[in-house]
Amino acid sequence: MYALRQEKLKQIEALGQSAYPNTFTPPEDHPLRTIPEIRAEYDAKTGEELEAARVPVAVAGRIMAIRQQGKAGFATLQQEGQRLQIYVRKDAVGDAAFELYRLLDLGDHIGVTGYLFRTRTNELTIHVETLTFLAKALLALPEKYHGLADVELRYRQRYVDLFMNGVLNPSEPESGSPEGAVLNESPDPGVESKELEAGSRKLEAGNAPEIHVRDVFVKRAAVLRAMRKFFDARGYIEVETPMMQPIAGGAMARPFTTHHNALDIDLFLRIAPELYLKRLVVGGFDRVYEINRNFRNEGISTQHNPEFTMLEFYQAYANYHDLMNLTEELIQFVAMEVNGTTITHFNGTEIDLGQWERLTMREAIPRFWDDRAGPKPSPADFSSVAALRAWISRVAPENRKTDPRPGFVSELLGVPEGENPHHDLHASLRFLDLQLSHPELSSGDGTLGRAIYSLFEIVAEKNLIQPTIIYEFPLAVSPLSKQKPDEPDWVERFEFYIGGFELGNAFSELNDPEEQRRRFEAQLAERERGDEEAHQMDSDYVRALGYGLPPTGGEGIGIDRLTMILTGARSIRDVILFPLLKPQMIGDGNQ
RNA sequence: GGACGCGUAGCUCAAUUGGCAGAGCAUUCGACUCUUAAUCGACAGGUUGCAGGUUCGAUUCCUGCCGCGUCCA
Repeated sequence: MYALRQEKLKQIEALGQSAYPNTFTPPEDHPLRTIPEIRAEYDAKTGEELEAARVPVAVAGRIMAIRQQGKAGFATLQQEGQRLQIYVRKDAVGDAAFELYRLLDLGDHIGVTGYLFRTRTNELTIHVETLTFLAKALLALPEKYHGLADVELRYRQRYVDLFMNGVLNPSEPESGSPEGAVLNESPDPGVESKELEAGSRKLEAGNAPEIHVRDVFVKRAAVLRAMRKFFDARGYIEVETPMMQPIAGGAMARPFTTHHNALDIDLFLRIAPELYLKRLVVGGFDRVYEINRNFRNEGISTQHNPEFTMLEFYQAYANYHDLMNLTEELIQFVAMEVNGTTITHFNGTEIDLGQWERLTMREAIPRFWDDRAGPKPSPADFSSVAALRAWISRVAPENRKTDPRPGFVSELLGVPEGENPHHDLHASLRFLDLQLSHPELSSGDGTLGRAIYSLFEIVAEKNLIQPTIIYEFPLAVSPLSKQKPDEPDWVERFEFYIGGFELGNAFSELNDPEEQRRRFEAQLAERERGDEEAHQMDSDYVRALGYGLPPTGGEGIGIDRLTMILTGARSIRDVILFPLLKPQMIGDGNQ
C-alpha cells in the first residue's frame, strides 16, 4: 500500500503537480473559503438561487469518500469536522486534471475551484473547474462506515481518531425496525429482569445524544474559555506558578520526581499549585486563578490520568460558604456557555447542573445508607472510634478470623460472594473496622476522622449523581483547612460531586502559621508511619503565612472531569487528547 | 496491585467437540457523466499479539509474557 501510493505520488508529479506544495493559492476571482463557512452561508440556498448566482469558490480539504462514475465522479471533502461534496467531470476539468482525480486516494488533501450547485438529490456540491493536489495519505484510512472502533488505537493514533470523528457512545445495533424498538418499552412484570435491563439500556441510549470525538475537544476549549470569562469578569487575575517544585505540596498524593542538572537538585512535578497561589494572596493578589496541569504518580482509571488539568482559584475575604455559592454559579455559567443548557446526560442519567443539594458529610452517610444492609448510623455513632466500631459490628459482624499481618486485606476481601447483595459494602466496613482495631497500622489522633471520611467514600460517593456539595470535613484529612470555631475536629471544607465522583475541593484557608506548622508536623508523623501521601513540611509557606494571609477561600476544580460531565464522555481518556499509554513498538509503516 | 474480559487481513468483524482462516470496506485491475455506506465484475491481501505446552492436527485447550478495556484496591 505504502509503496503503491508513493508510486502514485510520482505519477501525480508527472502530471505537473507538486508532491508537497507549500500552499494553496486559488485565483482572486475564486475566494478561498472554509467548508464550515460555505455550509453556513449556502446550506439554506436553493438550487435555483445557486444557479442564478453561480457562486465561484475555492476550497481545500481531506478526501473522505470517492465515488467514481466513469468519466465523472464525486468526492467528499472534510475540513474542520464538516464535509462538502465535489463533482468532477472530465469535460469540465480537462484530461490532465481528471487523470489527477483518478490518482487520488482516501485521505489525500486537495484544493479545488469551481462553483456551487445542487445535485439531483439536492446536495450542496462544488462543480469543480480546477483541481490542485496538496498532500498524500500514504497510509490507508480506517473503514469508512465503522471508523476507528478499537479503543487502544483511538488513543494511540488520536490524529486518525480525530479526522474519522467517530462516536464515543455507539448505540447497540437494533434487531427490529427503529420504531419497533422505541415502542418496545412497555414494562411487562412477567419479563425476566435481564430483558428489562436490556430494554432500559436501549431507552437510555436513545435519549443520550451521540458524542463525537472532535466535539468533545471543541467543548473542552469552550469550558476553558468560559471559566476565564467567568473569573476575569469578577476581577480575578490569571497567574502561572511553578510546575517544578522543590517540595510537592498542596495535596495528598505521590509526586513524580525529576532532576535539575545545573543546580544538581531533585525537583517534583507539582501535585497542586495551592501553596504558591496562597503565597500570591499574601503578596496582595486578592483574587487569583490558575488553569494548568497537575501530575500525580498514581494509578490510571476512567477518572484518573497521571497528568490532568486543574483550575484553582483563591479569593481573599471569602470563606467556604461564599465559595459554595460561587461554585454553583460557575458550573451553571460554564454549562450554559458550552452547551446552552444546564441539562446534561452522563452514564445513562440526566443531570441538571442548575439544581444543587448541600449536605454535611455526617448527613450524607446516613442519607445514602441502604437500609437493606443494616441499621443506618446515627450522629452519636460518629462521636468516637469506639462508637463507630460498635455500629460497624452491629451492621457487619465479623464472621471470619482477621489477622493484621500483610496479606490480611486480600484474605478479608476475598470472602466468596454469597446471597448477600451487600457483600462489598460489608467487606469494606469490616476492612475499615480492622484498620480501627489496629491503630498502629494507621495512627492515633486522626483515626476517627479518617474513618468517617472512608465511610463517606464507601457509602455515599458513588450515589452523588446530581450536583451535590458535601461540606464539613474531618480535620485529620484536611491539613490546609481552617477549623470550625464550634467543632475543632472539623474544618470549613467542602467537595462537590457530580455523576458519582468528585469534581472540586474547597475550603476556608488555614492562615494561622503556628497551627499550620503543627498540621505539617502531624503530617510528617503520618509520613513516618509509612503514608507516602502525607503532606510534606513547607517552611517557606509557613513563613509566608507569618506575614499574614487574609481570611481566604480557595478551591480546585478538575477540568477533565467537568468536561466529562458536560460532554457525557465516560472515561477521562476521552477528554484528554493524548492520554498516557504504555509505549508500543511499531513498524516502519511499510508493508 | 487483584479479578474478569478482549487481541484474527490496513479497518470493522466471522470461523461448529480441536479438523483446509472467511466476509464487508479499503487497496489493485475492468465497466459506468447526478453518486453519496454508489453499483457491477475480477484479482490480491494472514507467522490468528508474543513464547512455550498438550495433540496426528490448535484461532479454538493449558501455562507464561505483552498490550488494551471494565470493575475492585
